[in-house]
Amino acid sequence: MALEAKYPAKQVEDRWYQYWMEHGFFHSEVDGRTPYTIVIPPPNVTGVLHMGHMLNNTIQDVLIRRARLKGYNACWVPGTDHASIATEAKVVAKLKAEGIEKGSLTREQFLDHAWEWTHKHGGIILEQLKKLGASCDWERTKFTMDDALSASVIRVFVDLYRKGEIYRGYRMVNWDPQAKTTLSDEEVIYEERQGNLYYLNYTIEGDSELVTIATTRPETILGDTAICINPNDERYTHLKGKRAIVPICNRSIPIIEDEYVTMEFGTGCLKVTPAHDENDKALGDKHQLEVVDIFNDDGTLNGYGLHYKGKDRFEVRDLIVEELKQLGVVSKIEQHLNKVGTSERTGAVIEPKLSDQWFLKMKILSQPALEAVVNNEVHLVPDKFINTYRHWMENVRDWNISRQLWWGHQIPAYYYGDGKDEFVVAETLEEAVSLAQEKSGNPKLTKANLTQDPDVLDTWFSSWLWPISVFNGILEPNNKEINYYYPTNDLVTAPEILFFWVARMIIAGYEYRGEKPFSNVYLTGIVRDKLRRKMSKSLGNSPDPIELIDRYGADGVRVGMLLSSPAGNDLMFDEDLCKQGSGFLTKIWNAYRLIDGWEVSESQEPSQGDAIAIKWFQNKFQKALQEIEDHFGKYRISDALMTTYKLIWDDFCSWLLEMIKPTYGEPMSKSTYDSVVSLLEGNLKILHPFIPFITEEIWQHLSPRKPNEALIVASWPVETDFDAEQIKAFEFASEVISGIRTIRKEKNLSFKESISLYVINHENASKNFDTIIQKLGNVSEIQYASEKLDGALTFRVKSNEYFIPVAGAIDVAAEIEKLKEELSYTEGFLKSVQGKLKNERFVNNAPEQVVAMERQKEADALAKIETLKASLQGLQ
RNA sequence: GGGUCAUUAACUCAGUUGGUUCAGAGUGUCACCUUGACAGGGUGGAAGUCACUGGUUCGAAUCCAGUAUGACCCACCA
Repeated sequence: MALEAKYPAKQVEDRWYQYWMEHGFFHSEVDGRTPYTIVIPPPNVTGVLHMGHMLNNTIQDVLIRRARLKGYNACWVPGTDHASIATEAKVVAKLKAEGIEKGSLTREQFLDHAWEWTHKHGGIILEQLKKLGASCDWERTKFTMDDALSASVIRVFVDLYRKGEIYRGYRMVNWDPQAKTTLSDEEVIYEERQGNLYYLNYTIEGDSELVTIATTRPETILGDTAICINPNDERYTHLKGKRAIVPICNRSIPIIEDEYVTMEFGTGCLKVTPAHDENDKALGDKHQLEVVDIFNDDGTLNGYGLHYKGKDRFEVRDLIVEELKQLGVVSKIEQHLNKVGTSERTGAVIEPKLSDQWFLKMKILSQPALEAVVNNEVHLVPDKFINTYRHWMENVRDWNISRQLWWGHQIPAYYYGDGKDEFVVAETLEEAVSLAQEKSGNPKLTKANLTQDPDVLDTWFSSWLWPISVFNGILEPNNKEINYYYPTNDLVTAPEILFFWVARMIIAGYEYRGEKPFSNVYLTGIVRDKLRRKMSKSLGNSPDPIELIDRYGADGVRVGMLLSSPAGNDLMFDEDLCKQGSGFLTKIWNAYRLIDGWEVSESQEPSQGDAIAIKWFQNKFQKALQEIEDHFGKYRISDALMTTYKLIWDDFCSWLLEMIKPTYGEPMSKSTYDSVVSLLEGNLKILHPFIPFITEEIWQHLSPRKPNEALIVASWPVETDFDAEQIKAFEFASEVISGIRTIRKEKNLSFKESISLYVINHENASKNFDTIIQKLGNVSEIQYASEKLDGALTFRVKSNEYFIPVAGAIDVAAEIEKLKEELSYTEGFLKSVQGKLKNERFVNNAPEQVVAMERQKEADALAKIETLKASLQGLQ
């Protein structure tokens, strides 16, 4: 049955994915082979696939499929992340839409809703990955809130607490008033915003004098507990030891001195609000100032806000400025650009807030992880990220790991007394009871007396264990899986989460395995549109990946993603790339159709050029194979693809198939056919990691295969030496063919008209390819001549001269012109070469090889000039 | 404010430890061809002062310094 001219991606892809699944080709078990392991960066459980995932997972699949073909025990562990804050925010929003407030639910009720939501949306993104062709071991799918993974998180918390690495502290933290939780420093994004700098007059107590301070946050004056001046500031010497009156609330506050104040900024006079600014907190601690917190958890003002109580902080800002103006307190307002911290998740402006939180000490833990990257034991690709990484690790601060949320791993701390200071940390409630009894000296304490800390842990406190916990390496540190699969090989992820996740995984790896979690980290770039804008929902510039797959086939989209995406560089995505991708599929498909359509005959002798053409492609294939290996070794995946692309399109399709194509209507020799099929099979193998579906389809079409002979589990082509000389000789021949084509074109000689070719063979470069030159140039005969042929069209390749006798018009003048041009060029070239060779310093300093090369060039040029001159003379 | 990286053809990018008088590729573009695999094709062109200015060197896209532009990361100046 004849194949369609268009490759039917849609029908093919689902079928093969099904087939691979049925035969368990994605599944990995511990065995005697060398493992090759990747753990997926777990997407948010309720997320949907976006272009970033497409890029990232395409790369992972390329790596894993390649490893599988190369005979490794390839294991790609998939899974999802519970994404505490993101998921909780979605569930809250969904409930709100149904008229249910989170506050009206108990923790258990809320969690029921959250689980329901998770189960409903949880599988979507993984199903989408299957469409892409991702060959994950689905039997190993994990979720960060699976029982075993949760237990791992709790055990690690308890362990770190007992080691003294985790502590509870009253600190200034980042507060998200919308999500009503704290955030780690990494979850705060600073944005530049145009704001104002307000100059406000405070009166000095018992004096008619005023002091002017500058602030960007006038609403916080109600929380002021001091004014600070620089002790060296002579302008304010007279204020030392005095007190000032806060406008509106008329509180009396001290004027303190500290060199922290920059005299040049504003008025050199600073209002101090220890509850709402980290620096002010430091000042407050130093000078034992009162702390007045004026905000509620949702960012509205509390009782200290007086008549502003209950109003939002930003509304109050405007209102209070009006009131201050009326009171005559505002002396001026300047425009001021400041950096505002916002929540990575909700976008809300972060409020620095003092509260009791759990922290992980980072300084000592991070030491081995820092060294690992600096020493290249964990290799970052591209390595420009090493500096960034080092800088972060050297300045790392303690990690706030508690969140005031319900969705996540609840902190295993149990309070047994009235205060927050009486608590124990334990893996189970039972254990907590006995510990509490011991610690309190009260043997009568029961479960009922214990209250578990309501907070949950930061999401990243579970994902930092991912490469270990997916193999259950925390709970059973010596199980055979963790011992076999860990450390994993490659991690493919976005640089945005280098600190959130990658760095912390390395830390956890050394702490809990004494070993790195992975050897290489491939950092992808951001997928942008062709205007270089980041793809985002709000801009609406992000194509739906699944629609793209429908349109171009998963293989086509994969090629599109990989065509131009060097590690660490942003990818300017354009749908045309997918078009090019699916164009490539069509090309391959049609090459296969051609081969498939050949009539093969046992009795047909191979044509003269067949053997040499096949030999040539074998060499070319080996050369490409070597280049591909080299590219992969450097994680230059788009280069590896491009090398493959050109090998198939140019060398295989445009040259080889044309060389061995039988004359129309004639059958093809069996032996040539077999060779071509075997070459095609080699091509399919190296193509498979990039475009798994079409290659499996063709592979299975070529001959009936048993399941264990599927392409996905075939073996990578064996690397052998290749004959570079033969490749060079072919290049020479291809230049001759080009020469013929150019002349045909210039003189409007149809390909159908055959021609004769005469050669003055100064170098015997391509004689082996003569039959091929004849075929592809439609040359009836090639004759070796010793003298030039008059009245013929000519061209030269290197120092060989070629003549095509053509009846009729030869434009002598044009020929002369052409020759003259070439002569003058060659003479110029010679001059420059000789100039170099005459330069003693060049001859003495340059490496021998380089000098020898120049001498060779000189000789070549001289020979060529002679030929050109002779030709010219002949014409004139 | 500190740091990192980039700047090569219309676009996206290569260019290995300095060594060709054409600085390459893919895409696009132009001309022509094309009814026996493929118009999602073929052939052949055109297209670049390698951001700028200096320096080192026999020789610089490549090394050094500075300038400009852009991107990203980090940082508590109200």
